Amino acid sequence: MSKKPRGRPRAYDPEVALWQALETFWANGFSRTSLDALAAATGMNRPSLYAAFGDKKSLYLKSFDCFAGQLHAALDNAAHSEAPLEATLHDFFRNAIEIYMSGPDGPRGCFIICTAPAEAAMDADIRAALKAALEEIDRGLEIPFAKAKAEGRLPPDADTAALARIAASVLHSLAVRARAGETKEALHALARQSVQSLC
Amino acid sequence: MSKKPRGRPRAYDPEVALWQALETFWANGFSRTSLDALAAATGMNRPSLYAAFGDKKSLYLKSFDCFAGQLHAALDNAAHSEAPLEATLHDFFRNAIEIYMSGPDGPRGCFIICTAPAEAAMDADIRAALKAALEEIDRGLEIPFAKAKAEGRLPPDADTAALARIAASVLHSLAVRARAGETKEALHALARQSVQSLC
DNA sequence: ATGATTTTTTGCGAATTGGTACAAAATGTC
DNA sequence: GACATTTTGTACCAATTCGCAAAAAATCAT
Repeated sequence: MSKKPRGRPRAYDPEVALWQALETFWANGFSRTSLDALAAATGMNRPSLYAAFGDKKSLYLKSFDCFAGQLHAALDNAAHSEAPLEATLHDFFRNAIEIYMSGPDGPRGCFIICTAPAEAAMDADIRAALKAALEEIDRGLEIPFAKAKAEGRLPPDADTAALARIAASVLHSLAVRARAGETKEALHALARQSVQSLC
Repeated sequence: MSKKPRGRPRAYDPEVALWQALETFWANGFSRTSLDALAAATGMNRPSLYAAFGDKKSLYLKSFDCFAGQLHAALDNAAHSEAPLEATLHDFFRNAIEIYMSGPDGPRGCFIICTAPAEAAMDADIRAALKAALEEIDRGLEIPFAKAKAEGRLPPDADTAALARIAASVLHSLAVRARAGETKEALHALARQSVQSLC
């Protein structure tokens, strides 16, 4: 454990600074976020930002991974749920909606779905990160379906991968709808009806 | 019909210039697209661009409306289809996938879903345009479901509005997935399975 | 204390941004 | 041909962009 790094101590906590940068990208998207805005949000100045996280895109990708970590935890939670399939999915969606509707300046939707696609067409790195995140959602959501099928709570010929991809699609849509300003009630209704339709 | 506008004739066709601007925004998103790029794409110079379409955001919103017009036509087509519900939906998705996978520099997904959300959180005008477009999709897709229900091809207690919103969610997801680089086959499979699940 | 080491701070700089003023060019009208 | 009218082209502006160099500050080791 490095206790005394020997030089001038850092004036910031890398973890909270990264989260503050993430919030800035989340609200404004990648291209619209300037290094000045990131410096203001983190309380760091540009050279320190650069030294700590590399250039702007590198910082965005680190923020992306940070958010993807949260997503991974939520999927893991759903995968290990002991509750029946419907309840598991519903909890998962409810948690997602809670995050999508949060934010100091109004609903922000999903960091990944709402900020990465704009850049993905012309930026291969961001496209690859987006693709990997989508695949993780698809794979993560399949587990609860597969468990339900194994327990006989779904027809034996149910295509769990396909059901998971449809559930993931609803998640993507919830992300966009939240950012567009749909009400929380409308989002919950969509989640409820899609769960009903899939189980 | 104004035949002779009296001054120096325009060197561009406003309709094709608008479409060229749309293509530039489509590939790069709003914030990453510069006026120089728009001028190069349209073959106009900046002052002419400005005179013809107003400032950058105004041009983006006009491009948005242009794309929304195409979307409206596709929805209208689905609404007036004489084919059974499954075929109508499948044709609609197939057409969407064709557009999402097109593009000179690789798949671009949907102009609306892939470029507007990034700006929507901080820009009320773009958010409103996005919201309106999402609502039009929801409402447009409900018509085929309602017709099927009226013809007894769906259970009498089917919630057609809910089914339409789920179908719309799959459309949104197809847009993002295409831009992330999923294969055309994977997109068609998702479309097919969702139609199967909804009908 | 002195020096090594790491971070912060200040300030720069080359490039790009969105937007505009103004003159030159191309047309119709008289 | 002379003039009014509209668009184009050149040039410019102030502001912002990302990135970095170099000095100043804060700590540890000796």
